[in-house]
Amino acid sequence: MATLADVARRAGVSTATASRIINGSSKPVTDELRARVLAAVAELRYVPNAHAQMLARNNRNAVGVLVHDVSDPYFAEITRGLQRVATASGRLTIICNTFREPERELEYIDLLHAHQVAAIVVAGSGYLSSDAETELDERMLAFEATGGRIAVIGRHHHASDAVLPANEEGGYLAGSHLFELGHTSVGVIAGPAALTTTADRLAGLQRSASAYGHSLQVVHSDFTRDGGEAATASLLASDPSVTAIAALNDSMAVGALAAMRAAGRFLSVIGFDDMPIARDVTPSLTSIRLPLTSLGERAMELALNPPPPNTPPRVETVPAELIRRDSTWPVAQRR
Amino acid sequence: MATLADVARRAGVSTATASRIINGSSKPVTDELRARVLAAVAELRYVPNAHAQMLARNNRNAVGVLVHDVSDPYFAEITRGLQRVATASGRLTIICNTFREPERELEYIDLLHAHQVAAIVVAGSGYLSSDAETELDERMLAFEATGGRIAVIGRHHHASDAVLPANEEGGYLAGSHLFELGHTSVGVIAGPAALTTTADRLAGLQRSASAYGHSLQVVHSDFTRDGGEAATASLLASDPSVTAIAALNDSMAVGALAAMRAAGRFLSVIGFDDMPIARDVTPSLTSIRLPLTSLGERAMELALNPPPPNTPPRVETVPAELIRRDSTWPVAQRR
DNA sequence: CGGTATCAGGAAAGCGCTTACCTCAGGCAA
DNA sequence: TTGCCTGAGGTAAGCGCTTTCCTGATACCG
Repeated sequence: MATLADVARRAGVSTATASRIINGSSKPVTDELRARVLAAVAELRYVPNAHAQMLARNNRNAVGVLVHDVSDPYFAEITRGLQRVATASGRLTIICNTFREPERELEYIDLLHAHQVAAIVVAGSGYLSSDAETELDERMLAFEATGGRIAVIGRHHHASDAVLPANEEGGYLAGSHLFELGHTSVGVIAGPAALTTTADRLAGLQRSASAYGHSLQVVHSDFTRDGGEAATASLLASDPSVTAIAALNDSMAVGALAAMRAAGRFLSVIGFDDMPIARDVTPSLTSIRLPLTSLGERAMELALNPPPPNTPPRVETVPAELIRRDSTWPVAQRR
Repeated sequence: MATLADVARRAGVSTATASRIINGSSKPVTDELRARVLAAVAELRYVPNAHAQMLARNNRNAVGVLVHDVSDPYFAEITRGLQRVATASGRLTIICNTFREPERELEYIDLLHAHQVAAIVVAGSGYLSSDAETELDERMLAFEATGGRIAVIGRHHHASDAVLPANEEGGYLAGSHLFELGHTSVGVIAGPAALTTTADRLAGLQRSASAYGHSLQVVHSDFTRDGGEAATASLLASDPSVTAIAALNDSMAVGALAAMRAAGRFLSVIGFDDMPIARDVTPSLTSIRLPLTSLGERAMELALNPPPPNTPPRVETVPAELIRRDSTWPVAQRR
């Protein structure tokens, strides 16, 4: 492995000069030496050791991102936004999949801390139980104490800059949409009860139910296509009066569609997040749109641009919007 | 930022002892000191500086992955496999999105090289033109010269361990399936012509066309849903005799379905890759399955376990398989 | 009791860089 | 000519760790 010293030796200069030339330092150097050094770099295929640079420069340039799973379209969209901003400011993004295991989250926070990242963006949902979050909070504080920045997406225990999707409002929009269509018996297929995302979306749905004077049948399952399928199947089996289903994300909604095809019963379904696939399933999915990519962008901006000192954390909310498609219709209308 | 020296000072020991205790070295240490050091670690919330460790230990523990875009389901699946194996062997995975820009690929290879990763897995398709690949090859050689390992997925110019999806065979299966159903005028919506993936799948399709004595209408576009939609629209408009469409990946196939809905004409469609969504669109998509996750696993295994020295690169092929669903039917049968 | 093996712990030499500071020449004004 | 800048380059001190080698103390042997 060629080192700076090798390059310097080959070019017949000191490592200081070589370093300055390679990094384009402002210190003036004669063209003669510059050429010799660059030639040596090329001949030796020299690539600087990033770790040595980090150590010597003591600046942080990478950023870390904690997501449940990048291959989940929800996080894929968010990550796209995060990366766009990070890359635009010349930073390497390290993506970590936590798979919603609190253990792994802790590990990754420490790992990113150890790697001296400039900032960490936590994109996964928070947990309701503060037990699970306390330890996480500690680690984050330790990270921040060393000058690291943290931004979270969604409701978390940790007090830092945050971008909050309007989950409650979105739930309210979803419920209201169904009730306006005349549905009175609505089933909800929800994600894990422990997540704040689930809780908030559900709360919005409950609020609309109260407003319209109806009640909800809630079944919890995984935030996945298969989770949605299973939850829908059980709902269909247990309560024949349900005429509409609100899914707390689009993956579950897609599963609901599959369960209904299997059962030969077709109820109105509304999803949540408005994933790209929503318009391509049949019927195309009515959903609550969250601008996920820009949400990611915003979170990374907050993370990279610290607020003035001694200011409270900044909290921004991004709005939810109803996107009507073909999967919801008036209750009177048979399909 | 607490350093090892701070911990050592606080515990009243040398940094050597502190380091040994923290890393669980085999060197014996009295319980007394051990307790003091661990207490200091906890009080100071000490997290070792990973860069300093890398430098001092001179071992490589992270691995890098180059993909076109993790949020593309094709790469998301592969990445899942790559990560599973990397994580199982205790390695951090650094995912880099190249967005198919050769420039960015070069940059990332160097960046990963600089970060002293143990291995790089290149998961994106290769390019047909060797111009584009020559420079890449150089950088890879430079990386390998320093002891780094490389494995590629798909056909690339670089001579390293490789996992090859059976693209040609899959193309042949797809074409044969359509011709067996009696189609004689088949349109192909293909990805960018510069990619080896496109070329290979197309070659298989051509082989089947020759075998059955038919010809193909090929339209190139992006490997995306919208690319597929556009290509299909133009195919539909330009050649009314086409009765079946072969898409070179599932995203394009989904776009084809959309274009057909828009045009009110429903032709048989076969996809490629068998993404999870294939079974959830309507009609459910006949596709060529590639075991993407295990393909990723295999590639990472090759990358992490070097072959015996002076052996030719290992090349493994993973088979393609036809998955019949509802989007293809005999030509005689009207829909 | 001297000599040696054993053991816990520390001193210090790097790992590959960056950069503050120093040196040495040459150029200028007085 | 002397004195002093200025510019080009080198010297060397770290950055935060790991690890080799060394030290000093204790235990054990004949």
